[in-house]
Amino acid sequence: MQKAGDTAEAILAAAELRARRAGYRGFSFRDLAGDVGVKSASVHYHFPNKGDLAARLVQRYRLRSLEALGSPQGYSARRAVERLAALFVEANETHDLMCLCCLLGAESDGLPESVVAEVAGYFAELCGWLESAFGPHHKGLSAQTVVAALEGALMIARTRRDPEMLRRCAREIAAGF
Amino acid sequence: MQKAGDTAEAILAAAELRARRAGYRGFSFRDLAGDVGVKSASVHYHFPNKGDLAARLVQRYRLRSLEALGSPQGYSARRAVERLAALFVEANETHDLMCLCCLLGAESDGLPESVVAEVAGYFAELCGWLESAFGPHHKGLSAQTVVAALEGALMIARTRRDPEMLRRCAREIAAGF
DNA sequence: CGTCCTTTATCTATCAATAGGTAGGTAAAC
DNA sequence: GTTTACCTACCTATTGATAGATAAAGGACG
Repeated sequence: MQKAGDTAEAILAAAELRARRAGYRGFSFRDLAGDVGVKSASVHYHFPNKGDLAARLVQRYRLRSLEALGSPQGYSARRAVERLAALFVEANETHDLMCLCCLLGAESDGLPESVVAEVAGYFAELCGWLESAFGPHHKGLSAQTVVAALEGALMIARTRRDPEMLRRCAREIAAGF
Repeated sequence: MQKAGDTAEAILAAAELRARRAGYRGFSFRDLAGDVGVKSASVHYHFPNKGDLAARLVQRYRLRSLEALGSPQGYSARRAVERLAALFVEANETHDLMCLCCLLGAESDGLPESVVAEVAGYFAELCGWLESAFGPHHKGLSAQTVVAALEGALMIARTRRDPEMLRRCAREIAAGF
């Protein structure tokens, strides 16, 4: 027997890797079981159905992303944008992965409502974080537009296999503040 | 027997509807056959395999998009951005559909190379169209960033079911020119 | 201490549904 | 008589999900 929570965590890690490359329909219970080294029935033991699994996955991703950003306190608007953009560049160049929520958001039409709600929450939180740094007398692009541009740029840069494109977009957006 | 090209066209139309909601893995030969009113073997007759079908789908989408945009001649930079943005708003509000290439681009890691190449070509063409209107002495956001922001904004607006969000982003971006 | 019961985590085995794809036949059109 | 466009009928693989067995671990109690 595994230590409590250990297998569940390993399953989520494997699911994140696969979902960030191929989306919700891009991984199966058997895939994850194979990655972790158990049988698919054991994956169902930890996550009764796929919607549950995906919703938990996004929740975990949200928490980790906001933790990585840290407190927006003391950031200038420009530094805040640079900080957020660095996360997208890191995903692309260090991990070679999409943003989980970009993939799931794009196919949100056919996803369980619980998953869509988590994804929408992720975008709201990123915007909220930026807005905290922007303050009330903000000039320039809104937080929503900055987040949208970074998500779109990551998606296009990966499609074209051109990491520099994302960096250029990030620099350009930050330069406007 | 159907008129030549008629069934193939109907299959592509059905595939586009499904792909723009659920992505590459979100439609099957049987789905399309059911939509069109033939058997799945007939879909294979027109499109031997799924990669072929998707590549043709994107090609068709590219041509139609550029045709809809028309010539960039005589557009100011601002008007060109507004024209492009209008296409995204129309997709969202009139057709209630994602951009095909945003969905396929997001999951491009697991797609046939021929499909990815077509999707990358789409983004290159949108940027090229904008750059023609921007001219050589351009100031402000680059064409790539504008396209990225519109793709991202469409994706987020649909996830949140907030069409106004896309309109706001579009207005904001156009206002910078 | 030893026995009993419950919980946890895994397994084997299986299900009906669906996937992409193929072989071979048929009937109309050119 | 060849080509076009469809059909029936199938194949193998995979999907999400379930039932039921098993083995280990942890308390509770006499």
